[in-house]
Amino acid sequence: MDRMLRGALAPGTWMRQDELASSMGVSKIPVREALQRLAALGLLRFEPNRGAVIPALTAAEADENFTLRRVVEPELLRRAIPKMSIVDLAGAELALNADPGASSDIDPSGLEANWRFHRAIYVASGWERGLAVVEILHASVAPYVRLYTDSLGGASDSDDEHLALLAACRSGDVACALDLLDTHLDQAATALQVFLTDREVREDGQP
Amino acid sequence: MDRMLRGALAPGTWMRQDELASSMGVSKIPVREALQRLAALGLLRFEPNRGAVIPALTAAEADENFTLRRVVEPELLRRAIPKMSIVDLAGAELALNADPGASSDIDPSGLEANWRFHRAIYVASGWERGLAVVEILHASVAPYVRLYTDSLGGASDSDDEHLALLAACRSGDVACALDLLDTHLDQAATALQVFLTDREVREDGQP
DNA sequence: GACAGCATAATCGTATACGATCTGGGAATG
DNA sequence: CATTCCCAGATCGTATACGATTATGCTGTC
Repeated sequence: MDRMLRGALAPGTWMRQDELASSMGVSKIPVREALQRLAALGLLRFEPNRGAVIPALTAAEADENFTLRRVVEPELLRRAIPKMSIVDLAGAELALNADPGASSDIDPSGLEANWRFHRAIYVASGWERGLAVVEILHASVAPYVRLYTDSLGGASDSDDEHLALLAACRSGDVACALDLLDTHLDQAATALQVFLTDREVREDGQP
Repeated sequence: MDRMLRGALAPGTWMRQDELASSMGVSKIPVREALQRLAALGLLRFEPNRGAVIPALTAAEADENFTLRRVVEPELLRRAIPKMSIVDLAGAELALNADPGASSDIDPSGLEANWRFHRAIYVASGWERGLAVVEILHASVAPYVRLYTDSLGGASDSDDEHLALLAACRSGDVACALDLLDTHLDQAATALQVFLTDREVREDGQP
Protein backbone atom coordinates (compact mmCIF):
# COMPACT_ATOMS: atom_id res chain seq x y z
CA MET A 1 0.00 0.00 0.00
CA ASP A 2 2.65 2.51 0.99
CA ARG A 3 4.92 0.85 -1.52
CA MET A 4 3.01 2.47 -4.37
CA LEU A 5 4.77 5.69 -3.51
CA ARG A 6 8.33 4.41 -3.27
CA GLY A 7 9.32 6.23 -6.39
CA ALA A 8 6.55 4.94 -8.62
CA LEU A 9 4.61 8.20 -8.91
CA ALA A 10 5.70 11.39 -10.58
CA PRO A 11 6.09 14.61 -8.59
CA GLY A 12 3.08 16.86 -8.88
CA THR A 13 0.63 13.97 -8.83
CA TRP A 14 -2.40 14.53 -6.66
CA MET A 15 -3.48 11.68 -4.43
CA ARG A 16 -7.26 11.59 -4.79
CA GLN A 17 -8.63 10.10 -1.62
CA ASP A 18 -11.95 8.79 -2.92
CA GLU A 19 -10.19 7.24 -5.88
CA LEU A 20 -7.60 5.45 -3.74
CA ALA A 21 -10.29 4.41 -1.30
CA SER A 22 -12.56 2.80 -3.86
CA SER A 23 -9.64 1.23 -5.71
CA MET A 24 -8.58 -0.47 -2.52
CA GLY A 25 -12.05 -1.31 -1.32
CA VAL A 26 -11.92 0.78 1.84
CA SER A 27 -13.19 4.15 2.92
CA LYS A 28 -11.25 7.39 2.91
CA ILE A 29 -10.24 7.19 6.55
CA PRO A 30 -7.56 4.50 6.37
CA VAL A 31 -6.42 6.06 3.12
CA ARG A 32 -6.00 9.44 4.74
CA GLU A 33 -4.13 7.89 7.64
CA ALA A 34 -1.70 6.23 5.26
CA LEU A 35 -1.25 9.51 3.41
CA GLN A 36 -0.58 11.28 6.70
CA ARG A 37 2.12 8.77 7.53
CA LEU A 38 3.76 9.39 4.19
CA ALA A 39 3.37 13.14 4.61
CA ALA A 40 5.15 12.95 7.95
CA LEU A 41 8.09 11.38 6.14
CA GLY A 42 8.13 14.14 3.55
CA LEU A 43 7.12 11.80 0.73
CA LEU A 44 3.87 13.72 0.40
CA ARG A 45 2.64 17.19 1.17
CA PHE A 46 -0.83 18.08 2.38
CA GLU A 47 -2.18 21.36 1.11
CA PRO A 48 -5.15 22.81 2.98
CA ASN A 49 -8.43 21.74 1.40
CA ARG A 50 -6.59 20.48 -1.64
CA GLY A 51 -5.34 17.12 -0.51
CA ALA A 52 -1.98 15.44 -0.83
CA VAL A 53 0.52 15.97 -3.63
CA ILE A 54 3.90 14.43 -4.36
CA PRO A 55 6.34 17.29 -3.86
CA ALA A 56 8.87 18.39 -6.41
CA LEU A 57 12.53 18.38 -5.46
CA THR A 58 14.89 21.25 -6.12
CA ALA A 59 18.48 20.58 -7.06
CA ALA A 60 19.52 21.93 -3.67
CA GLU A 61 17.23 19.51 -1.86
CA ALA A 62 18.55 16.62 -3.91
CA ASP A 63 22.06 17.68 -2.99
CA GLU A 64 21.13 17.78 0.68
CA ASN A 65 19.53 14.38 0.31
CA PHE A 66 22.63 12.74 -1.09
CA THR A 67 24.94 14.47 1.35
CA LEU A 68 22.89 13.05 4.18
CA ARG A 69 23.04 9.61 2.63
CA ARG A 70 26.78 9.93 2.27
CA VAL A 71 27.21 10.47 5.99
CA VAL A 72 24.59 8.01 7.24
CA GLU A 73 25.01 5.05 4.90
CA PRO A 74 28.71 4.55 5.70
CA GLU A 75 27.77 4.18 9.36
CA LEU A 76 25.23 1.53 8.45
CA LEU A 77 27.65 -0.28 6.18
CA ARG A 78 30.50 -0.14 8.67
CA ARG A 79 28.37 -1.77 11.33
CA ALA A 80 26.65 -4.19 8.99
CA ILE A 81 29.68 -5.88 7.44
CA PRO A 82 31.07 -7.54 10.59
CA LYS A 83 27.58 -8.72 11.46
CA MET A 84 26.52 -10.11 8.10
CA SER A 85 25.61 -13.76 8.32
CA ILE A 86 25.60 -16.19 5.44
CA VAL A 87 21.87 -15.61 5.08
CA ASP A 88 22.30 -11.87 4.87
CA LEU A 89 24.90 -12.29 2.16
CA ALA A 90 22.67 -14.70 0.27
CA GLY A 91 19.77 -12.26 0.56
CA ALA A 92 21.84 -9.46 -0.88
CA GLU A 93 23.03 -11.64 -3.72
CA LEU A 94 19.48 -12.71 -4.41
CA ALA A 95 18.38 -9.08 -4.69
CA LEU A 96 21.18 -8.52 -7.18
CA ASN A 97 20.36 -11.51 -9.34
CA ALA A 98 16.68 -10.69 -9.42
CA ASP A 99 17.61 -7.38 -10.98
CA PRO A 100 18.60 -8.00 -14.62
CA GLY A 101 16.37 -10.95 -15.36
CA ALA A 102 12.90 -10.04 -14.28
CA SER A 103 12.95 -6.26 -14.50
CA SER A 104 9.29 -6.19 -13.70
CA ASP A 105 6.90 -3.96 -15.57
CA ILE A 106 6.40 -1.69 -12.61
CA ASP A 107 10.14 -1.43 -12.01
CA PRO A 108 11.81 -1.22 -15.41
CA SER A 109 14.87 0.58 -14.13
CA GLY A 110 15.50 -1.97 -11.41
CA LEU A 111 15.30 0.78 -8.84
CA GLU A 112 13.37 -1.34 -6.36
CA ALA A 113 15.81 -4.19 -6.80
CA ASN A 114 18.70 -1.80 -6.36
CA TRP A 115 17.32 -0.60 -3.07
CA ARG A 116 16.54 -4.12 -1.88
CA PHE A 117 20.20 -4.95 -2.40
CA HIS A 118 21.46 -2.09 -0.29
CA ARG A 119 18.76 -2.68 2.27
CA ALA A 120 19.66 -6.33 2.54
CA ILE A 121 23.14 -5.25 3.57
CA TYR A 122 22.06 -2.53 5.97
CA VAL A 123 19.56 -4.60 7.91
CA ALA A 124 22.47 -6.60 9.28
CA SER A 125 23.62 -3.51 11.12
CA GLY A 126 20.62 -3.76 13.42
CA TRP A 127 20.11 -0.02 13.13
CA GLU A 128 16.41 0.33 12.53
CA ARG A 129 16.28 4.08 12.84
CA GLY A 130 19.22 4.69 10.58
CA LEU A 131 17.81 2.30 8.01
CA ALA A 132 14.49 4.12 8.16
CA VAL A 133 16.17 7.46 7.60
CA VAL A 134 18.10 6.19 4.62
CA GLU A 135 15.02 4.52 3.23
CA ILE A 136 13.15 7.81 3.30
CA LEU A 137 16.03 9.65 1.71
CA HIS A 138 16.18 7.01 -0.98
CA ALA A 139 12.44 7.13 -1.56
CA SER A 140 12.28 10.88 -1.88
CA VAL A 141 14.80 10.99 -4.71
CA ALA A 142 13.45 7.81 -6.28
CA PRO A 143 10.96 9.55 -8.60
CA TYR A 144 13.79 11.54 -10.18
CA VAL A 145 16.27 8.71 -10.31
CA ARG A 146 13.56 6.77 -12.06
CA LEU A 147 13.01 9.56 -14.56
CA TYR A 148 16.58 9.76 -15.77
CA THR A 149 17.33 6.09 -15.35
CA ASP A 150 14.37 5.04 -17.45
CA SER A 151 15.26 7.47 -20.21
CA LEU A 152 18.96 6.65 -20.17
CA GLY A 153 18.24 2.99 -20.68
CA GLY A 154 18.89 1.53 -17.26
CA ALA A 155 21.62 1.49 -14.68
CA SER A 156 23.32 -1.69 -15.82
CA ASP A 157 26.71 -0.05 -15.41
CA SER A 158 26.24 0.11 -11.67
CA ASP A 159 25.88 -3.65 -11.48
CA ASP A 160 29.64 -4.00 -11.42
CA GLU A 161 29.78 -1.67 -8.46
CA HIS A 162 27.16 -3.75 -6.71
CA LEU A 163 29.05 -6.95 -7.31
CA ALA A 164 32.25 -5.40 -6.02
CA LEU A 165 30.45 -4.13 -2.95
CA LEU A 166 29.01 -7.56 -2.29
CA ALA A 167 32.44 -9.11 -2.63
CA ALA A 168 33.87 -6.62 -0.16
CA CYS A 169 31.09 -7.48 2.30
CA ARG A 170 31.85 -11.16 1.91
CA SER A 171 35.52 -10.75 2.60
CA GLY A 172 34.84 -8.36 5.44
CA ASP A 173 36.85 -5.59 3.85
CA VAL A 174 35.20 -2.59 5.47
CA ALA A 175 37.54 0.04 4.05
CA CYS A 176 37.07 -1.21 0.51
CA ALA A 177 33.31 -1.40 0.92
CA LEU A 178 33.12 2.13 2.28
CA ASP A 179 35.15 3.33 -0.66
CA LEU A 180 32.89 1.59 -3.15
CA LEU A 181 29.78 2.96 -1.46
CA ASP A 182 31.13 6.48 -1.53
CA THR A 183 31.88 6.43 -5.24
CA HIS A 184 28.54 4.74 -5.87
CA LEU A 185 26.68 7.52 -4.08
CA ASP A 186 28.89 10.16 -5.63
CA GLN A 187 28.08 9.01 -9.13
CA ALA A 188 24.38 8.84 -8.42
CA ALA A 189 24.47 12.29 -6.85
CA THR A 190 26.24 13.96 -9.74
CA ALA A 191 24.06 12.22 -12.33
CA LEU A 192 20.92 13.40 -10.56
CA GLN A 193 22.41 16.83 -10.10
CA VAL A 194 23.02 17.44 -13.80
CA PHE A 195 19.57 16.06 -14.58
CA LEU A 196 17.87 18.38 -12.12
CA THR A 197 19.83 21.51 -12.98
CA ASP A 198 19.12 20.84 -16.66
CA ARG A 199 15.46 20.49 -15.83
CA GLU A 200 15.43 23.66 -13.76
CA VAL A 201 17.01 25.88 -16.42
CA ARG A 202 14.66 24.35 -18.98
CA GLU A 203 11.69 25.21 -16.80
CA ASP A 204 13.00 28.71 -16.24
CA GLY A 205 12.77 29.14 -19.98
CA GLN A 206 9.08 28.27 -20.19
CA PRO A 207 7.39 28.27 -16.81
CA MET B 1 -0.58 19.62 19.33
CA ASP B 2 2.27 17.45 18.16
CA ARG B 3 4.44 19.38 20.56
CA MET B 4 2.87 17.57 23.49
CA LEU B 5 4.96 14.57 22.54
CA ARG B 6 8.32 16.24 22.16
CA GLY B 7 9.66 14.56 25.21
CA ALA B 8 6.88 15.52 27.57
CA LEU B 9 5.35 12.07 27.95
CA ALA B 10 6.89 9.03 29.55
CA PRO B 11 7.54 5.86 27.54
CA GLY B 12 4.84 3.28 27.97
CA THR B 13 2.08 5.86 28.06
CA TRP B 14 -1.00 4.93 26.04
CA MET B 15 -2.51 7.64 23.89
CA ARG B 16 -6.25 7.28 24.43
CA GLN B 17 -7.93 8.59 21.34
CA ASP B 18 -11.32 9.51 22.83
CA GLU B 19 -9.61 11.27 25.68
CA LEU B 20 -7.36 13.35 23.42
CA ALA B 21 -10.27 14.05 21.12
CA SER B 22 -12.57 15.39 23.80
CA SER B 23 -9.78 17.30 25.51
CA MET B 24 -9.10 19.12 22.26
CA GLY B 25 -12.69 19.53 21.25
CA VAL B 26 -12.49 17.47 18.07
CA SER B 27 -13.41 13.96 17.05
CA LYS B 28 -11.10 10.98 16.96
CA ILE B 29 -10.32 11.30 13.27
CA PRO B 30 -7.96 14.29 13.31
CA VAL B 31 -6.47 12.87 16.51
CA ARG B 32 -5.75 9.57 14.85
CA GLU B 33 -4.22 11.33 11.86
CA ALA B 34 -1.89 13.27 14.12
CA LEU B 35 -0.95 10.07 15.94
CA GLN B 36 -0.26 8.39 12.61
CA ARG B 37 2.09 11.19 11.65
CA LEU B 38 3.96 10.76 14.91
CA ALA B 39 3.98 7.00 14.49
CA ALA B 40 5.56 7.39 11.05
CA LEU B 41 8.38 9.30 12.72
CA GLY B 42 8.88 6.56 15.30
CA LEU B 43 7.76 8.76 18.17
CA LEU B 44 4.77 6.49 18.67
CA ARG B 45 3.92 2.88 17.95
CA PHE B 46 0.53 1.58 16.90
CA GLU B 47 -0.35 -1.83 18.22
CA PRO B 48 -3.23 -3.61 16.51
CA ASN B 49 -6.53 -2.90 18.24
CA ARG B 50 -4.69 -1.46 21.21
CA GLY B 51 -3.91 2.04 20.02
CA ALA B 52 -0.74 4.09 20.18
CA VAL B 53 1.94 3.84 22.85
CA ILE B 54 5.14 5.77 23.42
CA PRO B 55 7.86 3.21 22.79
CA ALA B 56 10.63 2.44 25.21
CA LEU B 57 14.20 2.88 24.08
CA THR B 58 16.90 0.30 24.60
CA ALA B 59 20.43 1.37 25.36
CA ALA B 60 21.45 0.14 21.92
CA GLU B 61 18.81 2.28 20.25
CA ALA B 62 19.89 5.31 22.24
CA ASP B 63 23.44 4.65 21.13
CA GLU B 64 22.33 4.44 17.52
CA ASN B 65 20.39 7.63 17.99
CA PHE B 66 23.34 9.63 19.22
CA THR B 67 25.71 8.17 16.67
CA LEU B 68 23.37 9.34 13.94
CA ARG B 69 23.19 12.77 15.49
CA ARG B 70 26.96 12.90 15.65
CA VAL B 71 27.26 12.37 11.93
CA VAL B 72 24.32 14.53 10.82
CA GLU B 73 24.51 17.52 13.14
CA PRO B 74 28.07 18.44 12.16
CA GLU B 75 26.90 18.68 8.55
CA LEU B 76 24.13 21.03 9.58
CA LEU B 77 26.45 23.11 11.74
CA ARG B 78 29.16 23.29 9.10
CA ARG B 79 26.70 24.67 6.56
CA ALA B 80 24.84 26.88 8.98
CA ILE B 81 27.73 28.90 10.38
CA PRO B 82 28.76 30.69 7.18
CA LYS B 83 25.10 31.47 6.48
CA MET B 84 24.08 32.74 9.90
CA SER B 85 22.74 36.26 9.74
CA ILE B 86 22.60 38.69 12.62
CA VAL B 87 18.99 37.69 13.16
CA ASP B 88 19.86 34.02 13.34
CA LEU B 89 22.54 34.75 15.93
CA ALA B 90 20.15 36.88 17.92
CA GLY B 91 17.53 34.12 17.77
CA ALA B 92 20.00 31.59 19.11
CA GLU B 93 21.07 33.92 21.90
CA LEU B 94 17.45 34.55 22.78
CA ALA B 95 16.80 30.82 23.11
CA LEU B 96 19.79 30.59 25.44
CA ASN B 97 18.75 33.48 27.64
CA ALA B 98 15.20 32.26 27.92
CA ASP B 99 16.61 29.09 29.41
CA PRO B 100 17.70 29.81 33.00
CA GLY B 101 15.21 32.50 33.90
CA ALA B 102 11.82 31.18 32.98
CA SER B 103 12.26 27.42 33.17
CA SER B 104 8.61 26.92 32.54
CA ASP B 105 6.59 24.43 34.52
CA ILE B 106 6.20 22.11 31.60
CA ASP B 107 9.92 22.26 30.82
CA PRO B 108 11.79 22.28 34.13
CA SER B 109 14.95 20.83 32.66
CA GLY B 110 15.13 23.44 29.92
CA LEU B 111 15.10 20.66 27.38
CA GLU B 112 12.82 22.54 25.01
CA ALA B 113 14.91 25.66 25.32
CA ASN B 114 18.05 23.61 24.73
CA TRP B 115 16.64 22.26 21.51
CA ARG B 116 15.40 25.66 20.37
CA PHE B 117 18.96 26.91 20.69
CA HIS B 118 20.43 24.20 18.52
CA ARG B 119 17.55 24.48 16.12
CA ALA B 120 18.02 28.22 15.80
CA ILE B 121 21.53 27.54 14.57
CA TYR B 122 20.64 24.69 12.25
CA VAL B 123 17.81 26.46 10.44
CA ALA B 124 20.39 28.79 8.92
CA SER B 125 21.80 25.84 7.01
CA GLY B 126 18.68 25.74 4.88
CA TRP B 127 18.62 21.97 5.19
CA GLU B 128 15.02 21.17 5.97
CA ARG B 129 15.31 17.45 5.66
CA GLY B 130 18.42 17.18 7.77
CA LEU B 131 16.88 19.40 10.40
CA ALA B 132 13.78 17.22 10.43
CA VAL B 133 15.88 14.10 10.88
CA VAL B 134 17.80 15.58 13.77
CA GLU B 135 14.62 16.90 15.33
CA ILE B 136 13.13 13.42 15.34
CA LEU B 137 16.30 11.92 16.78
CA HIS B 138 16.28 14.56 19.47
CA ALA B 139 12.60 14.03 20.22
CA SER B 140 12.91 10.29 20.55
CA VAL B 141 15.57 10.47 23.25
CA ALA B 142 13.94 13.49 24.90
CA PRO B 143 11.79 11.47 27.33
CA TYR B 144 14.90 9.83 28.75
CA VAL B 145 17.06 12.92 28.78
CA ARG B 146 14.23 14.55 30.66
CA LEU B 147 14.15 11.72 33.19
CA TYR B 148 17.77 11.92 34.21
CA THR B 149 18.08 15.65 33.75
CA ASP B 150 15.13 16.37 36.01
CA SER B 151 16.42 14.08 38.71
CA LEU B 152 20.01 15.31 38.49
CA GLY B 153 18.90 18.87 39.03
CA GLY B 154 19.20 20.39 35.58
CA ALA B 155 21.80 20.70 32.89
CA SER B 156 23.16 24.07 33.93
CA ASP B 157 26.70 22.85 33.34
CA SER B 158 26.02 22.62 29.63
CA ASP B 159 25.22 26.32 29.47
CA ASP B 160 28.91 27.10 29.23
CA GLU B 161 29.17 24.79 26.25
CA HIS B 162 26.23 26.53 24.64
CA LEU B 163 27.77 29.95 25.16
CA ALA B 164 31.05 28.78 23.70
CA LEU B 165 29.26 27.28 20.72
CA LEU B 166 27.38 30.53 20.14
CA ALA B 167 30.63 32.47 20.31
CA ALA B 168 32.21 30.15 17.75
CA CYS B 169 29.24 30.68 15.45
CA ARG B 170 29.57 34.43 15.81
CA SER B 171 33.23 34.43 14.93
CA GLY B 172 32.67 31.97 12.11
CA ASP B 173 35.08 29.45 13.59
CA VAL B 174 33.70 26.28 12.06
CA ALA B 175 36.39 23.95 13.34
CA CYS B 176 35.98 25.14 16.89
CA ALA B 177 32.19 24.90 16.69
CA LEU B 178 32.36 21.35 15.34
CA ASP B 179 34.65 20.40 18.16
CA LEU B 180 32.36 21.89 20.78
CA LEU B 181 29.33 20.17 19.26
CA ASP B 182 31.08 16.83 19.25
CA THR B 183 32.02 16.98 22.91
CA HIS B 184 28.53 18.26 23.72
CA LEU B 185 26.92 15.29 22.02
CA ASP B 186 29.49 12.92 23.43
CA GLN B 187 28.73 13.98 26.99
CA ALA B 188 25.00 13.73 26.46
CA ALA B 189 25.41 10.31 24.87
CA THR B 190 27.53 8.85 27.68
CA ALA B 191 25.29 10.33 30.36
CA LEU B 192 22.22 8.79 28.77
CA GLN B 193 24.07 5.56 28.21
CA VAL B 194 24.93 5.02 31.86
CA PHE B 195 21.40 6.00 32.84
CA LEU B 196 19.82 3.50 30.45
CA THR B 197 22.19 0.62 31.18
CA ASP B 198 21.59 1.19 34.90
CA ARG B 199 17.88 1.13 34.27
CA GLU B 200 18.11 -2.03 32.18
CA VAL B 201 20.05 -4.06 34.73
CA ARG B 202 17.68 -2.83 37.43
CA GLU B 203 14.72 -4.01 35.36
CA ASP B 204 16.38 -7.34 34.70
CA GLY B 205 16.31 -7.86 38.44
CA GLN B 206 12.54 -7.44 38.70
CA PRO B 207 10.80 -7.63 35.35
C1' DG C 1 -13.58 37.73 -29.05
C1' DA C 2 -12.01 38.36 -24.14
C1' DC C 3 -13.17 38.53 -19.56
C1' DA C 4 -15.80 38.89 -15.14
C1' DG C 5 -19.35 36.52 -12.45
C1' DC C 6 -22.00 32.85 -11.04
C1' DA C 7 -23.85 28.02 -10.78
C1' DT C 8 -22.60 23.28 -10.55
C1' DA C 9 -19.64 19.48 -9.86
C1' DA C 10 -15.70 17.54 -7.54
C1' DT C 11 -12.98 17.06 -3.56
C1' DC C 12 -11.64 17.68 1.06
C1' DG C 13 -11.93 17.43 6.23
C1' DT C 14 -14.29 15.87 10.14
C1' DA C 15 -18.39 14.50 13.22
C1' DT C 16 -21.21 10.64 14.15
C1' DA C 17 -22.22 5.80 14.45
C1' DC C 18 -21.33 1.04 14.84
C1' DG C 19 -19.18 -3.51 14.68
C1' DA C 20 -14.82 -5.75 16.32
C1' DT C 21 -11.40 -6.52 19.73
C1' DC C 22 -9.36 -6.21 24.08
C1' DT C 23 -9.47 -5.86 29.36
C1' DG C 24 -10.89 -6.78 33.94
C1' DG C 25 -13.59 -8.79 37.38
C1' DG C 26 -16.96 -11.89 39.26
C1' DA C 27 -19.35 -16.46 39.15
C1' DA C 28 -18.94 -21.28 38.63
C1' DT C 29 -16.20 -25.40 39.12
C1' DG C 30 -12.66 -28.69 40.56
C1' DC D 1 -8.49 -21.83 47.61
C1' DA D 2 -6.96 -21.72 42.89
C1' DT D 3 -8.45 -21.87 38.19
C1' DT D 4 -11.34 -21.36 34.26
C1' DC D 5 -15.12 -19.28 31.92
C1' DC D 6 -17.84 -15.70 30.62
C1' DC D 7 -19.87 -11.28 30.45
C1' DA D 8 -19.86 -6.20 30.72
C1' DG D 9 -17.29 -2.03 30.04
C1' DA D 10 -13.80 0.26 27.51
C1' DT D 11 -11.29 1.14 23.44
C1' DC D 12 -10.15 0.70 18.77
C1' DG D 13 -10.73 0.92 13.61
C1' DT D 14 -13.49 2.19 9.83
C1' DA D 15 -17.85 3.02 7.00
C1' DT D 16 -21.17 6.53 6.23
C1' DA D 17 -22.79 11.20 5.98
C1' DC D 18 -22.47 16.05 5.53
C1' DG D 19 -20.89 20.89 5.62
C1' DA D 20 -16.97 23.57 3.70
C1' DT D 21 -13.80 24.67 0.23
C1' DT D 22 -12.02 24.55 -4.32
C1' DA D 23 -12.11 23.66 -9.34
C1' DT D 24 -14.80 23.97 -13.73
C1' DG D 25 -17.65 25.36 -17.24
C1' DC D 26 -21.25 28.31 -18.80
C1' DT D 27 -23.44 32.72 -19.49
C1' DG D 28 -23.82 37.53 -20.03
C1' DT D 29 -21.55 41.75 -20.81
C1' DC D 30 -18.21 44.99 -22.71
